[in-house]
Amino acid sequence: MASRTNTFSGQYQYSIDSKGRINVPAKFRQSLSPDSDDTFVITRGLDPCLWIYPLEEWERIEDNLRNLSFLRPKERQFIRQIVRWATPAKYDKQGRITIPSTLLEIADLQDNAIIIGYLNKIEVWNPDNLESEAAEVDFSDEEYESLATQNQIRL
Amino acid sequence: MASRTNTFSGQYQYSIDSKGRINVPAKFRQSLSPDSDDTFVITRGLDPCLWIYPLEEWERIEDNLRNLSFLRPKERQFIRQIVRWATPAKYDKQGRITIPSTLLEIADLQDNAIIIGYLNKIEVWNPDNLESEAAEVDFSDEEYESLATQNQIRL
DNA sequence: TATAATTGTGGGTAATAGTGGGTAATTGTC
DNA sequence: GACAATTACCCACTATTACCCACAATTATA
Repeated sequence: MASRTNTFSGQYQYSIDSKGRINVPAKFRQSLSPDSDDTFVITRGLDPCLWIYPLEEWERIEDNLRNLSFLRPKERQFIRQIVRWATPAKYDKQGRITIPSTLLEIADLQDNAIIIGYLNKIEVWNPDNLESEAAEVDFSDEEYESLATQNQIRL
Repeated sequence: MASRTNTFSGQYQYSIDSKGRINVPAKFRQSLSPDSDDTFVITRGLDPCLWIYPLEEWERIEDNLRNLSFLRPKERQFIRQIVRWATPAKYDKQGRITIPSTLLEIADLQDNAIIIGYLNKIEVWNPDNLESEAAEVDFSDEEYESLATQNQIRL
């Protein structure tokens, strides 16, 4: 059974300085790299944001990718699209991380960012993009009701 | 259990100079030749790119090839197709490698290249070719969703 | 409420990473 | 053996990153 130690939630806003550094919420630091060597993995999210995984969580994903066959073009491509954005990183003495410029562009990050705890990972959003994504959602929609029901989500 | 020391990920862009030299990402150098003699193996990829293996990883592949029978024409051919592109190489004092002209042509490499960490190896791509390959991928595609589901890849 | 500890932000400097080119050594060819 | 072509080795320069220190703001503690 999966342990519940590394679960993230909550939302925080931080500035991104001229060197591409952003603070990690103090509450997340322990869960993000429990093994005290301060390492974790930043990568591209499926939505227009970044995802940050604890190292062991990312290794779990990599292990599954290794089971795919390198002989099938589709599977090679699938692996590549996931792995090529993943960058191991550490925080500095102040608990900040430096986000690679490639990833800054991809997530459209400039001066500020919103950090969201998202169960097994952390999300980093451009505040505007997060808002517009949220605006698309309509929770009165039947689609959402059925999603909740099917998955027995009783709020 | 396989060790996790030699796992590659992330994407970097570098120039290829007039001598066919290209830089190896500093983050990869240690994993690429842990035994401090700076040796590794460059070869042709199955996609239109080059693959670079740590020496021991390549030796593992060679060991498997040795188990094939030299008596069967098909197997002789199979071995030949894999082995004949593999070139041992070292980096220079600055951490660059000189790519043989044959392999430069095969991977269609000119002025710039993108280097991708790909689990047990490194890929070297012509930026344009990589982009067109990537354009084929759509993670909302049913094919990819089923790939992820079947292999229990939970991002 | 005062004080101490932690958290978040900014910036300077040293070290490392990346790029280009010259020259010597090696290789292959005639 | 002489020559050209290629490769290996060395040095120099620039850009980027890592590391360090300082300080304000917030939170915890007495």
